[in-house]
Amino acid sequence: MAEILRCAEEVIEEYGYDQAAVAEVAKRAGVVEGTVYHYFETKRDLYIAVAEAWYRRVLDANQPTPASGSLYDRLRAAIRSELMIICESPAVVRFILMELRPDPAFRDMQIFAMNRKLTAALTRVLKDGIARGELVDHIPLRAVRDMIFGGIEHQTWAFLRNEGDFSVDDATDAISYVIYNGLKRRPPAAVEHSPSLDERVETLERIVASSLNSKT
Amino acid sequence: MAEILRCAEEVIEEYGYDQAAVAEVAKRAGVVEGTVYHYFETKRDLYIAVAEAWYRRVLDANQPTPASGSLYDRLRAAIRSELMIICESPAVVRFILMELRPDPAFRDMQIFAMNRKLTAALTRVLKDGIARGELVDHIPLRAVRDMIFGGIEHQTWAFLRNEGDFSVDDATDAISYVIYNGLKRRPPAAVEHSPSLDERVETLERIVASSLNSKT
Amino acid sequence: MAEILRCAEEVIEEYGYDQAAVAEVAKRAGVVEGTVYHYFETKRDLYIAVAEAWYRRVLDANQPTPASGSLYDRLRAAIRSELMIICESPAVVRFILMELRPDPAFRDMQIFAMNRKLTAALTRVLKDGIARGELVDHIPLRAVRDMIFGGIEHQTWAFLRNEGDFSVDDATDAISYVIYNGLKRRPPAAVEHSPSLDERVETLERIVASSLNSKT
Amino acid sequence: MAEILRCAEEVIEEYGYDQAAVAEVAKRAGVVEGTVYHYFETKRDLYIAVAEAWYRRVLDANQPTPASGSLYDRLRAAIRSELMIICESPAVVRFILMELRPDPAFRDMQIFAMNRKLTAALTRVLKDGIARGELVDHIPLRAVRDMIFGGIEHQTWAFLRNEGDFSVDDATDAISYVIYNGLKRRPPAAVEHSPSLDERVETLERIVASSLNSKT
DNA sequence: GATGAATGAGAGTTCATTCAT
DNA sequence: TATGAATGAACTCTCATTCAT
Repeated sequence: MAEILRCAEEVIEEYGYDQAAVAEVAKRAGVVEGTVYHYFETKRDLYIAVAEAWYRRVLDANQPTPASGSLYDRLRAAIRSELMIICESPAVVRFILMELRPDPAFRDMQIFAMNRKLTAALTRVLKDGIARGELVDHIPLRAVRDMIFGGIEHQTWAFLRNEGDFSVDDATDAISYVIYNGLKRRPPAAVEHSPSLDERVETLERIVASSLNSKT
Repeated sequence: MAEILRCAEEVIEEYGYDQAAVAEVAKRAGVVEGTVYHYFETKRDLYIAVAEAWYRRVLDANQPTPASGSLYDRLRAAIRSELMIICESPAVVRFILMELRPDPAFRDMQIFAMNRKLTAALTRVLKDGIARGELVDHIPLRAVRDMIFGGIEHQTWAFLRNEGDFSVDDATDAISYVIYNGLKRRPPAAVEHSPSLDERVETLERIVASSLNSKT
Repeated sequence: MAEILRCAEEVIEEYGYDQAAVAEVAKRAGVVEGTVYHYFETKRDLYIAVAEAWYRRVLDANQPTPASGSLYDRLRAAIRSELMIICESPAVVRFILMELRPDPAFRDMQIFAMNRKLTAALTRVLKDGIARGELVDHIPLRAVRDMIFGGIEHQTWAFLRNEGDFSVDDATDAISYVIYNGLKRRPPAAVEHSPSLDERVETLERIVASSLNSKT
Repeated sequence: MAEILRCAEEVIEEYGYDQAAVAEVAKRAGVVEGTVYHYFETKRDLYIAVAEAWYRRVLDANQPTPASGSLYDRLRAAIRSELMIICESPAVVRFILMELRPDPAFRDMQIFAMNRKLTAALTRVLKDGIARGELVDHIPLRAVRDMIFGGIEHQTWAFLRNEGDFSVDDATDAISYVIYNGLKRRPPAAVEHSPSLDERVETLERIVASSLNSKT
């Protein structure tokens, strides 16, 4: 049975859930299709079990992000961790997101709790940052998580399709930088549109800087 | 034929490309499958035609983002525009991204050029911001676009699946805010220590003074 | 209509009768399928017309084998003529043989008479040879024709499939030689099994010959 | 499964490979199409299996042509053997010749070896005859085989279509006679003038005489 | 004469699932 | 506990043919 799960994971990563044929799983596991259905009622159940096993493994291996250190470092660590996980098994994650999450019963599934635990680190860091006043509180956490996940996913696809290279660290850097700075609390003027004194000085500085550059 | 295209778009939005059976399209259009194949050589070709028609419609309707105004406003307008478009037909966008883009011949397809035109606004704003020094230049544009698109997509799915509410304006606000501030150029110390107004004015005075000196 | 016939011939030669789609013919002729059916009741009728036109052309172009000269030369000329014709349009010939000939009405078709005319040369030469006593009369003409046609066809396939090279002249030589000598009348002993004096001498000759060869 | 193979053979013999629908096979075997695809990946694979089973059966049943006896008898036996085989299952043979042989991988298929074994007898007899000098060596073996096969095939078709009668023995006689005599080595003058017994004995005497001289 | 849209039957193939053993 | 044969519905695609205009 463990073998079936192992092969099923292999197959879903290669083909995606829709194209992941039970027959292929059986063949690789060296059993017949009937055997798979002996253990799992449906194809869906099989892959739920795969996802659960995967989560269990990942949760065990994943040491929690340190609660100390600068907020930026902690955020970066959390994002890096997510990225590595998704990057390793994007099809499983996608299966959960696309096939399981819409299920009305999703919130009652083990997977839901496990998924929570996995994303908890990131959520905690963000909430903590907001609580301490280091991050703004007017952006819905959900939107932030979507940008992070969505950004990771899009980059992962391209990578899986051999379009361009992909570095976990570069991706982590880019996402962490944008999210952290994007959420960092600053004098409210930062986003106002009649320039504040600060902004006016900033503009000045830029001009001077570029002016100096052009002279050399 | 227009009817077939209309129904095909309906079907792909409901089921996604993989599950969008030609039989269903035919049924809705009130014709037999053979008729669909009379007009379109393959299922893929049918949906390429759908995508092209959709793009054409969207490009016509979409008034260009204003080139003037603050960078933030322009970025926000571009993001809003993308968001509304994707939000209306996420399956078509996903079809292009997942089925067409990996095709080696993608760059020679009409769709490629159309897609370019549509995403050009956003790219232009970002490049402009970088050129003017208002945005940092060390984050790959591709990563930024992935965060925006990915973020939009993730929010869109949830909405389509009737999970929670969704407001185009709220989503636009959240994404725009994070991206703009996340990319905004600031004194390098930004993360560690931000120089006081006093310090900055002092620096300015020194520079201006020396600048004047060098002119004599 | 002439254009349709021209294209139909092209198509049948490329794909064979079964795979020769009416749509493809229409496309090449620059008309729609309906137009083809305007002129020809069925696909079969279309290709019968093709075959008839082809026969007419071939019969016109094909100057009759000379009635003079040695029997061998005349036979060779007839075979060469057949070979060249089949070789040029094997699919049309095959269509007639496989689709038309089994038809109970075949003998009433124009094609039947035309086909007769075309194979008449060969038949005439053979009959003539038999009548003059130069060829044996105990082999059914039909069997001989089958060997010639079958042999030509088999060689033609291989050629069309790019298996090995093919020379019309070599094929003509081989077939003509075997058929002529195979049918040539000789002292009845030739095919008996207790060796005749002739055969015994022949054997002797061969042995002496090979013995001489081995000495050099 | 054996039943499926049996019915498939039946169907291909009735319709030929192209028209041999899997649905028809399934119907006759009393199963659904899916069942056929449970055992055979594709229609082609199904008929390859049919061909292999058929070859196996034929090879078992076919006692080898005797290596002794006159060349004519051996050739006749080989031809008769081929004729009977093709005559029983011409569609299978045609399938191999037309669908399988052009496949670049043909030479690696089981069928290739089996086919070899079956045609080996004929080839061996011909080569042997050539080696012993009883048959001429200037006609390509391939051309000879094509005449034999092609001739058999043409006669077979006609028979299967109930055109005229057909006797295995008559066909064997005709083909064997023509091929044997057609290839039989004779004094080069054969076609123009055949030396009399007197002339030949004279020649022999001269040779023997000089041969004796050279030995002293 | 010619169009071209539409048909309908059938092809090969896939696959989750069932069930007697 | 496991087998593996069998199912049946769905899928993409093909094509000869029809018919109102």
